[in-house]
Amino acid sequence: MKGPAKDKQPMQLPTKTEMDVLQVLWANGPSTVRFVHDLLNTQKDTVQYTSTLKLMQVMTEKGMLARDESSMKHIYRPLMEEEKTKGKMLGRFLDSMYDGSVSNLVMALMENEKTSEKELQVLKEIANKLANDKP
Amino acid sequence: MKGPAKDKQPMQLPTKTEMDVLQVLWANGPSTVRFVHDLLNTQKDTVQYTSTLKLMQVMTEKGMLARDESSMKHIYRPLMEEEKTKGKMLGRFLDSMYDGSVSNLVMALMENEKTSEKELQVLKEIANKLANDKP
DNA sequence: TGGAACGTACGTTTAAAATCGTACCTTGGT
DNA sequence: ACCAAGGTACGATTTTAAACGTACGTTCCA
Repeated sequence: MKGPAKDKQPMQLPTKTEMDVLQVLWANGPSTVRFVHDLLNTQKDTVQYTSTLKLMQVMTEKGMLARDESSMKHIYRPLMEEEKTKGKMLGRFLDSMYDGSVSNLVMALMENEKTSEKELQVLKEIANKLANDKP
Repeated sequence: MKGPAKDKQPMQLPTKTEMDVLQVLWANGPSTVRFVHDLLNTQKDTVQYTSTLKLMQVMTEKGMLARDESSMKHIYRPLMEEEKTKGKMLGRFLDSMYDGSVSNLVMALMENEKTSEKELQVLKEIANKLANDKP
């Protein structure tokens, strides 16, 4: 006989829209669909409420979210840790885009686009601070 | 009347697999499908040759690649600039993941995961160099 | 006390990404 | 001359993300 289905998949990474939902939950704590939806659709490209609902339900099935159904208005909370998840996403991005090289990435950050002078300043400070603090 | 269809779309960003192809072309110059395919399928998750072929044909339709058909073995070359494309991708990633904050990203780079000691060193150097070089 | 207002459930649809298989062309070697 | 090896063309399929619409349940207040 077969035991209870063990759906302990390696916990896939979130897609773009899923990440948007997670960001809201991480930033604001456990929330209702309504809250997330409204926050995500203040202006542009608004989307139907049920789309957000469905998305969050699917995410729950995937094991990304959990929900408290005790009240009528279900409360969703993230099951993925923010730091850990973002770390993985960053790693993947790094590999795919900059051959896994952090310095290549930072190079790009500095040479290209929208990195402000202030950002550069911060970059430098952080780098120095870290070089000193760490044994 | 309507003029000839102007399919001058804003040049969409590449998907994950499309990016893989572009990376090969950027790194090695104009190449055949065979070359790209072999390079991309040295080991794991290998994929059928025709899949790569089709992918690159679609990319050509999208205007991401151009090809020289004079020879029997078509030579594909990227129509998107590496720096520019990566810059856009980075910007999108930054917005979606770190609220557009470069310092947040660098923070994450340093605190998390696989950034090696050497990387940190490089980070610091780059930061300093840039602070000096730039007026 | 009844009906807006607000929720959830869920099957379906749309669109795109990704992969594959089969048919067909070209060329070099024997 | 022929055929195997290695290309390309292209329709078709599979998979996944993303978004809807409809049905239905609960609440609350005029």
